[in-house]
Amino acid sequence: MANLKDVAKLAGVSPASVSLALNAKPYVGKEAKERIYKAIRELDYRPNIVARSLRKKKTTIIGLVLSDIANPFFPEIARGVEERARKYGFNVILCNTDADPSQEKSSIEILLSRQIDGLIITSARSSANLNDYLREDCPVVLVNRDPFPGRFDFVGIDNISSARMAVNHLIKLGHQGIAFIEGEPASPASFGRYEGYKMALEEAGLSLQENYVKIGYLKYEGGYRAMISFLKEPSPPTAIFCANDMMALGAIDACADKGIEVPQDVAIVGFDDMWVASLKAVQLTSVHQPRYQMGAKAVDLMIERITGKRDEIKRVILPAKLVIRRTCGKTFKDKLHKASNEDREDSLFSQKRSR
Amino acid sequence: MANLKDVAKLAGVSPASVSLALNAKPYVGKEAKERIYKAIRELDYRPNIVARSLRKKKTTIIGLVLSDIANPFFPEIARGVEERARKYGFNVILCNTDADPSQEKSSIEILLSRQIDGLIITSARSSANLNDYLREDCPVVLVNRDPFPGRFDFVGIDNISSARMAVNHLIKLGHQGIAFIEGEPASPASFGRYEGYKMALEEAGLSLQENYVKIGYLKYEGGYRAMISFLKEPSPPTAIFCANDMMALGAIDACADKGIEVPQDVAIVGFDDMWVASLKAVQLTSVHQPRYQMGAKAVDLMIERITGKRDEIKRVILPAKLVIRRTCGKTFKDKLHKASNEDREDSLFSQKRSR
DNA sequence: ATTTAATATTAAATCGTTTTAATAAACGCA
DNA sequence: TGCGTTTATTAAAACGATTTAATATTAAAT
Repeated sequence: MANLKDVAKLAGVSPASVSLALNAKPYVGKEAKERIYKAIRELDYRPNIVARSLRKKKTTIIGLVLSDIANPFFPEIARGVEERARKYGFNVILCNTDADPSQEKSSIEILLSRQIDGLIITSARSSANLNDYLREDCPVVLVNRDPFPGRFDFVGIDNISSARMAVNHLIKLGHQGIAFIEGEPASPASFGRYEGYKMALEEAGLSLQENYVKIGYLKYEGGYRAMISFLKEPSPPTAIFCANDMMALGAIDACADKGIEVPQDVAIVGFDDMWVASLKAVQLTSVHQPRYQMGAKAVDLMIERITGKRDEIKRVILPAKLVIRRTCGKTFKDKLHKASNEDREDSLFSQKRSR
Repeated sequence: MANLKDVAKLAGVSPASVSLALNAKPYVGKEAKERIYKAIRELDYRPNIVARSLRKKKTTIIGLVLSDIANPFFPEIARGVEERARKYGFNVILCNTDADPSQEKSSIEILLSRQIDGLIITSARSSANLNDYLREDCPVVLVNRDPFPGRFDFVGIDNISSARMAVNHLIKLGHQGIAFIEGEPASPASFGRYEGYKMALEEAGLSLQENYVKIGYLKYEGGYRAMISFLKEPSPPTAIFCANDMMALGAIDACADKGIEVPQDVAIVGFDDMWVASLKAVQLTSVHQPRYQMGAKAVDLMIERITGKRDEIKRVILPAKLVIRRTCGKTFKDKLHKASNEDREDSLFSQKRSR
C-alpha cells in the first residue's frame, strides 16, 4: 500500500507538503497541489487513519455501549448515533454488555485504550460505578438512563410526565382500577414511570393499591406473569399501564391465554412505541420515545464537548408522546368479566384459535 | 495519560521490557515483571491501542457494513458478529449504508483507511461492484447475500431449498393456488426463494400462474399492496408465500382490512422468523434464519483468513427451518370466501375492532 | 576456569502521519 | 538595490507502541 511518502516522492515534493495539501491547509502552491493529487490518484493512495490518529491524538471514533443491540429498543438509537456521527466524520464502535456491569466495564476500558474521542452509554447500570473507570479526558453522554444525574451529559425523556400522561388517558377513559407493571426497580427510568403513575392516580383521587403493582423486569415473560397474577386478584384491574412494550405484549398474550379480551375486558398501554406496536394485529397504545432523535442528539452533545464548545453539563429532555391505538379502548365500558363464553371463542386471542 | 515510557522509567527498566512483559513474551525476569506490573497499577497505565495498531499493522477492528441496523433483520446478525468478534479480541465498527451503493462505497473506503483487519458485509448490493474498491489485503466475508459467488467468503442459508420446504408445507396442507410475494427481483436471495417456490409447485404438478407472483420489495407496504391485488384476482390464491416476514405482516394486515381471515380464508407463510412472528397476536409461520449464527460464523471465517489458516474461498450454508404457527392453518378447508358477515365481525382483524 | 548456551535487557529503528520551526522563494515598495 | 513581508517548501521531531539485533548477565557443561 502506497503511503504519503510514496506520494511525495512521485509528486516531487516533501511529505509535509502532501500532508498540508490533504488537510487543506494554506500555503501549498497551485502546481504542487496538482502534482500531488495526480500522484494520489496514480498510486490509489489512501491516508492511514491509524497513523493520523496517533499523531493528532484524535481517532474520530466514538464508542457506543449498550446492553444488547438485538433488543428492539436499541437499534433505532444506534442508527441515530451512527448516522449523525458519520455526518461529523466519526465512526462508531459498537459494544454489547448484556447489562452485565463487568462486561460494561471491560468494554469501556478497551474503548478508552483505543483512544476513542467520546463515549455514548445507553442504559447505563447504576450498579457499575462509571466514575471508577472513566477518565475525565473522554467525554461521556448518557442516553435513556442517568444513574448519576448531573455528572454526565444526558439525553432522554421525562419519564414522570410521560407516564402521567399515559395513565391520565386511561383515567379519562373511565378506568378506576389501573395497575402498573414496573420495569427494573433499581432503574431511575423505571422509577420515574412509577412516580408518574402514582402522580396521575393521586391527581385523580384514586388510591394506589399495592397489589396493583408488579415487577416485570422489562421482559415479555415478566409482563405475562404479572398479568396472570393480576387476573387472579379478587377484583382485577380494568387497565394496565406497562413500563415498556415488551411487557405489554406479554400482558396481552396472557390475556389471550386466559380468554380475556383486550381492550373490551382490560385496557393496556405500553411504553416505548416499538414498531410492532403499530402492527394491525397488535395496535398497542404506547408512549412514543423518539429513539432515533435520542441517538442523534447524543452525538450532538458529544461533538459540542469534543470541539470544546461547551463545558457545563447538559441535560436534553426530548418530548415523548402518547400514541393512541386499539389496546386502550375508546371508552371504558363497565362490562368487566361479563363476557360470555361465545364472546371469548370468537376472539382471535382465544386459546382455541391460537393453537 | 501515562504511557509505556513512564511505566518503564518508574519500574527502572527499558520500554522494550515493558512491551515484552505486556505481550507475554518470554525472557522477562521475574522481579522486573513485578516492578513493571506495580508501575502499571500505580500509574493506571493503559496501552495505547492506536500506537500498537500502527506498529503492528493490525487494528483488531472489523468493519460491519449493513443497510440499516434499525431494520429488524440485522440486529441479531450484528449481535452475533460483535459477540464473537469480542471473543477473539476484536472490536466492531458499524456502518449503515441505507442500501445505497455510494454510501456503501464510502463506508468501505473509510473502513479501509482505518486499516480494519476484516470486513463483513451483509446484504451487499450487486449493483455496487465491490471489486472496484476492495483491496486484496483486506479479507471480506459476505453474509446473507452473495452477488459474486465464489469471489468472497460467504455465510447464509440455502434459499432455494428453504423456500421449497415452505411451499411444500402449504401444498401438503392441501393448497393448490399458492401465490408468491417476491422481495427484490435483482437480489440473488430473492431469486433463490422464487426458484424454490417454482420448484415446489413443479414437483407437485401445479402450474405457475404469473398473476400469482408480485413484487413487494421486502417492505410491509409492498406486502400489503401485493395482497390487496391478489384479492382482486377473479380466483384469488388460497395461500401466500412471502419472501420475508415484513411483507407477510403487510399481507396479513391487508387481509384484515378486507375482512379476510387468516388462516381460515387464506394461509400465509413468511420468511426470516423475526421475533414478532412468535407473538401470540401474530403467530406467523415462517422460515427461520439463524441470524445470530450467521453473524458469529462470519467472524469465524474472518478469523481463519486473518490468521492465515485458510486461503481458499469458503461458503458456509447454515440450516434454516420452517417454524409452523397459526397463519398457515392446520389443513386447508375449501371454504374460501364463504365466511359469513358475522364471522368477519368476530375476527380481531376486522375493521370494526381494529379502529 | 573456560566455553557455550540460555536467559534478560535494552538501544534504536520502525509504523505513517502531522506539526513546528526553519528556510527559501517571490513580491511589493521605498 | 535592499528590506520587509508574504507565500511556499521542507527537515526533523513527535505521537506511543513493537520488534530487531545487539549486548549483558546468568547458568550449564566441559
